[in-house]
Amino acid sequence: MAKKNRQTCDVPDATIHRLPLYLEKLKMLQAIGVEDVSSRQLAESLDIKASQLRHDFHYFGGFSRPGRPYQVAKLVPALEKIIGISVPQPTAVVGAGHLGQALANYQNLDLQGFPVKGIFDTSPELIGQEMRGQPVQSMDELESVIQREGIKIAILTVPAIHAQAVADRLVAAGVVGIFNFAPTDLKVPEGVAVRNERMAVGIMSLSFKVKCILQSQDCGETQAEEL
Amino acid sequence: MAKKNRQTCDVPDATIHRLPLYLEKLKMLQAIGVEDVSSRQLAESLDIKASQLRHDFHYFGGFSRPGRPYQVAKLVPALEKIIGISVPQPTAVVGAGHLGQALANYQNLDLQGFPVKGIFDTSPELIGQEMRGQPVQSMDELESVIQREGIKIAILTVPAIHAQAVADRLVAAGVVGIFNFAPTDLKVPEGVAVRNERMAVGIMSLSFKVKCILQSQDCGETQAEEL
DNA sequence: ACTTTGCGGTTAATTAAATAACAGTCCGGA
DNA sequence: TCCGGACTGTTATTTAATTAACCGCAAAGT
Repeated sequence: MAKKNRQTCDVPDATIHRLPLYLEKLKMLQAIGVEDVSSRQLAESLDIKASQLRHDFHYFGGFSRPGRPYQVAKLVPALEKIIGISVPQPTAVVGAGHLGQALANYQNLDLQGFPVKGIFDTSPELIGQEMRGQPVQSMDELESVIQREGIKIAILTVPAIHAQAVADRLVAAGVVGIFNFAPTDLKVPEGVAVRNERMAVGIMSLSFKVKCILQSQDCGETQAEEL
Repeated sequence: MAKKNRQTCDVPDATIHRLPLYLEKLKMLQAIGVEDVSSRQLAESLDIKASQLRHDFHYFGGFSRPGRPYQVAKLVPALEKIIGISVPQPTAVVGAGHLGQALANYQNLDLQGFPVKGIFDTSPELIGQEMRGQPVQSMDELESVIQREGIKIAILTVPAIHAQAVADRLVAAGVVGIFNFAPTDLKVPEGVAVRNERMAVGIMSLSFKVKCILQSQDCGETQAEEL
């Protein structure tokens, strides 16, 4: 019992990042009426090893009666609870530029448990404009809306220069998780989680691989490209 | 010599993902006039260990005269070459919805070596509309533009249902790297790199950590929350 | 009732990544 | 000229993640 009671937080990042993939696939299976799924089936459809999937689930324990495959209908809510979206997480989008608009309009956010309860910007042209039925609000409203709606997660899409200042305000207002799209490292106090989504990193690592592919193709043709 | 000549492609993913961070920080240092930087300084500013940075660089070798710190002016182009952006990589954005627009307008793409040379969509309302000085083009033009511009990298922001079909066309037209924002796993032939940028994964793993933080705070207050 | 098959939980082995330790180079100053 | 300090490139060690192996259970068929 003491074992079970341990914090579920000392889980490897690699595992955490796979949980959403499991959930997504399971929801898809659920949608097409699949009731049971074995670790092998699920793993293969995600291009990972079954043992890894079971190992991941083992951190949380008890998803199936022993000897029987997983029941989709039980696994989905279990994962949702683990991830923290059994109850919808009200979310704020700060920065209503192109990216902010894209995210605010991204319907899946709602569907996946992150209803957008506030969109903020400084630009007078944007304030008042409607997105997904909600007006863009002035930054002046930031703190009051966060507190009124109990927002714990914010998506940050402001210019890099303002990112830190806005992050500070968010934290002060009670936000505990920041999904940062600004190309800046945020300094936040202990007890606040930041996830940086840096486009540049993504496209550059892709570029590296593309370069490798093209080079190996060249070598295949000319066999001995210089150095 | 044979050692040096080895493909630079058997480099751990973890290292590849750090290269853009190194480059970004170095460019920043360059901008403020810093000429030399030691592995320790650079590593500390990125919150990693100096030995890891040197270890990463060691895959590519020869960035400094031994015993002397790195010269920013030499390291920047060296990294750019490794990443594959010494020469700008013309890039296509396929799907001109909100996200596609955000990316097409994202000025940093150009600055970081990925000039957008084609924006495509199916929607008649969008076709012809200008973004960053370029008209959104019909999907009919896709293949011809890719070939004319020599585009090897494409950013995919179409709805999930169409993602695979579009990816197939891209590959057939000569694209070697796909930056996929659609929440779908793409099947591509050998010799094509895909990087999935899945927002849902990002925000859900953030949510997991937020949940953990909130729980531990609750425990701190009430000390013995049930179970 | 019994055996066979397939399943997940769990632990062990293997592989990969991060970190530390070391050897050799360069420069500045006594 | 020689020494001390700072630095990188490289190798060894430690740590973490992945993969494989095993065990006991449950259902289906005989």
